[in-house]
Amino acid sequence: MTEFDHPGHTAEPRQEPGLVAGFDRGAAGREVFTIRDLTKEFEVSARTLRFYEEKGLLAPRRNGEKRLYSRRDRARLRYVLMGKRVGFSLEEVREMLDLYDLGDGRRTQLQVALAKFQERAVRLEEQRGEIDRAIAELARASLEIQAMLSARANDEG
Amino acid sequence: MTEFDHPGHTAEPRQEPGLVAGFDRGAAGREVFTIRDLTKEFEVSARTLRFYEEKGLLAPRRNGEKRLYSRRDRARLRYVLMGKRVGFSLEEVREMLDLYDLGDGRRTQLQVALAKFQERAVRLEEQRGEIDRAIAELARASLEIQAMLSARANDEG
DNA sequence: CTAGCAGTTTACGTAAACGTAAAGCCCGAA
DNA sequence: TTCGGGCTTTACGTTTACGTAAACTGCTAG
Repeated sequence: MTEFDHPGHTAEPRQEPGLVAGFDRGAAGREVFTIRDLTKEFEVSARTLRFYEEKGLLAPRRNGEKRLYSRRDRARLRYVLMGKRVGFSLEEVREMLDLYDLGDGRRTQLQVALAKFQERAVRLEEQRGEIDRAIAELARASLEIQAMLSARANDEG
Repeated sequence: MTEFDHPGHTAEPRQEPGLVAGFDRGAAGREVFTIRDLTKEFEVSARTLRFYEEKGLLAPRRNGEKRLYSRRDRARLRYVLMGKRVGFSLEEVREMLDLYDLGDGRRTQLQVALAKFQERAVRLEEQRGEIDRAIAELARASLEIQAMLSARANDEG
């Protein structure tokens, strides 16, 4: 269990925002956010946000000591969380974000991201295959056990 | 990635033995095995076997310093590896093996194992659901990106 | 006798994503 | 003024399943 665990709130049916926020509905047109704002909006801990910053995923400005997150930071966070949901490591996400920052008109980066997404989808389908095989193996084992049980049902009662 | 990674040999089509070995075809009716025998037969490292012993999963006898594995040890190893494949932790496997060792006619243990197997299968199906959702999310994101790309295809030329 | 190989033990290292103190700063309320 | 929050930093702890290095013993071939 790593990739698809959401330790906190056990997968509630929250609307998971896409890459592009329609018109930022939700946090009505704010320009700047505190760490609390983001922890509440995205249900992540403050520790997590600082950790992401430490890893180069976010880079909020400061008001003295306090962190001030821009809408860009917020969009990046959204991207990070989406990446996590689909099984990218934070490192992979960071690479994509870094690429995006390089500029180049964004065309190349979009294509790179697209390719990564599709690779990831392939990998996920493989994982699904492995899970299917595991389920099948469990079913076989269960049958074996049931057979053993019914074999003993006679000579034991 | 944890549960379904087979770092070594990348999922070759080897025949994965069930819980009960038909008539021990393979290692023709041997009674005792060296650590090398088992590493080759099951494609695990010697380190792994010692680690499993350290964790109470195996308990081979000794010939001086050297480990001597019985057929029972070998069957337990088979069980451990099967358990791993379907996503049990070594700790969970150990608990099941310990239960089995308690005796009690084995009926209860078989039922316990059966229950755990079925729970595990349910959990695996949940994971598969999460993977399906992740795949869908990737597909959506890919579409978004393609849209952005084709939107830029014009004004960039 | 000497390599060399197989085996052993002990014990630290690794990866991932944070959790959890510990300790201190700053601000508003009572 | 003191207390409680909320924020900050630093840094060690957690989990799982081994990998890997170091240092030693014992056996066999040459």
